[in-house]
Amino acid sequence: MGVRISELSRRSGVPTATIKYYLREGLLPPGRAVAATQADYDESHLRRLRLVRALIGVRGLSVSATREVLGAVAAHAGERHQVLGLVLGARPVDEGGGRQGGDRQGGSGQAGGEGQAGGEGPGGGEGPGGGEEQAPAPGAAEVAALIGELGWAVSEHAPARAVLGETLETLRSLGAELSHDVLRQYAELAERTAVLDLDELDPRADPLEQAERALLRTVLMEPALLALRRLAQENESARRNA
Amino acid sequence: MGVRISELSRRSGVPTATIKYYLREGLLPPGRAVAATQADYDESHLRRLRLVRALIGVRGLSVSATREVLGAVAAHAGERHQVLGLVLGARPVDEGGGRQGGDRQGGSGQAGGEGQAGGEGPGGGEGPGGGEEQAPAPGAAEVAALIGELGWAVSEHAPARAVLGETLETLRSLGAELSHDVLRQYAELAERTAVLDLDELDPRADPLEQAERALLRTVLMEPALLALRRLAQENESARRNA
DNA sequence: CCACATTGGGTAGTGGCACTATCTATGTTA
DNA sequence: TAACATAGATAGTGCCACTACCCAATGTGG
Repeated sequence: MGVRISELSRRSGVPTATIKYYLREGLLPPGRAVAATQADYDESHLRRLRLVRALIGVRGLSVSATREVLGAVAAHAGERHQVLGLVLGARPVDEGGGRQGGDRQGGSGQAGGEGQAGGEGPGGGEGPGGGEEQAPAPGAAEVAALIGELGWAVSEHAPARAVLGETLETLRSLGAELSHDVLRQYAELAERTAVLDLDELDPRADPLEQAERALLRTVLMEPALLALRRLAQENESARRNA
Repeated sequence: MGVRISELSRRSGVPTATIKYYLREGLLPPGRAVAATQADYDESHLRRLRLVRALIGVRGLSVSATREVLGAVAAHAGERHQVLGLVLGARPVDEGGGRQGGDRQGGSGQAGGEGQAGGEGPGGGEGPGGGEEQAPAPGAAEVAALIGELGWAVSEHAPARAVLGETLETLRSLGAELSHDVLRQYAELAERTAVLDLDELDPRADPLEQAERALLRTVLMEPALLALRRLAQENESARRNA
């Protein structure tokens, strides 16, 4: 019924040392300890291992982000409400500067307290005087407005809100601000994409397995969507300058 | 006319040591050397510096990926054909395994030669015959078919092709294969997104500046698009289980 | 029953990366 | 001229994803 770690390694292509590392990091549940130096791993471990590899290698998540995502999925696996988008911060939620990319990075905090430049740019106009230190959230208001306008029901503290707000804010500070109207159009396209995403989630047997599938379709799909967009951009660009 | 490095640092919020590092790495063009220990930096340097910070900090690109993207933009800045999507691999194009995420990562290549597990999965049925050791590209055929079907005009060796193919292949190997039809629907949404992207590119004065703006709108926009999708997913999920 | 490769578990080491600190020989400026 | 800032070069830091080693306990074959 169970295989040993070396078999798991051979079947997945992942070195045993790395598997042990993932075990230690909690990305993989421990095998059934049949003895002090023997543990059994089953198909679910293999599946999980491949999933982990894909999240880390293909999507580029960090080990800690992967652990969080996996944990969140497990926690919500049983719920009728498959709020996957909610948990998939896919980005270390570190309060404060909100640094780093969806994958990893690291870097010790920003520079000083000033955080990411951003404001103070050309137009300026940002906090006139009291920047204070309690900056609530960059661009949060605009995001909230958008969500309200579209009538979306999303958690007040969904990480994606912050990511979106921060990005819009940065775009603005660099003089490439998006008009509210254009932003809404992007949001509508995102809405259609989400519909597609969820259509593909057929109710399967095992809830955990289904949750993992959903994870695949959402997180792992991200590089593919970005790639599609780049291809589409190239095509559109060619069309316009035909 | 020019400011010194400390001024650049103060205006951007980036420590001088880091600016020097970027200079060394070629992310920032050197200032006009007015003396052995004095160089002048102008507005373009400040703009570039902020752009770099955004690409690295918000989008999460690695320094080397940033350098490549910037270089590609500069190279194509003058061309009538703003093929930005083409150059924006946003992913180290390392032939072979195609590892790592859009940002960084690193990791020494995969494990052994076996590469990323992948095949051998459940269904299997991949390559009709050959396979051999000269694997041309995973999922390349499917991607080519899609592109042909949509009538897109994209370069034969656009990095995005490989990224897409690899992701689809991984999805397949994990048992979450996308039907060709669904994939096409995603592609159509990507097409609309691309139209929006390009609509926003107004012809500005300086070609380099315009190229940088385009970069902002394409690369920097990525986290925002993914965030929008996650929010939309949450909303859609809530709607369905209302 | 026993040599012996394998395992689980733990600890230390490696290489890459994005910075960051220091140092020196200038240069500027009060 | 003295205090102070630079450019440029080199070394160091902290984090991360692994990877190598070590050890005692096993299971396995002969």
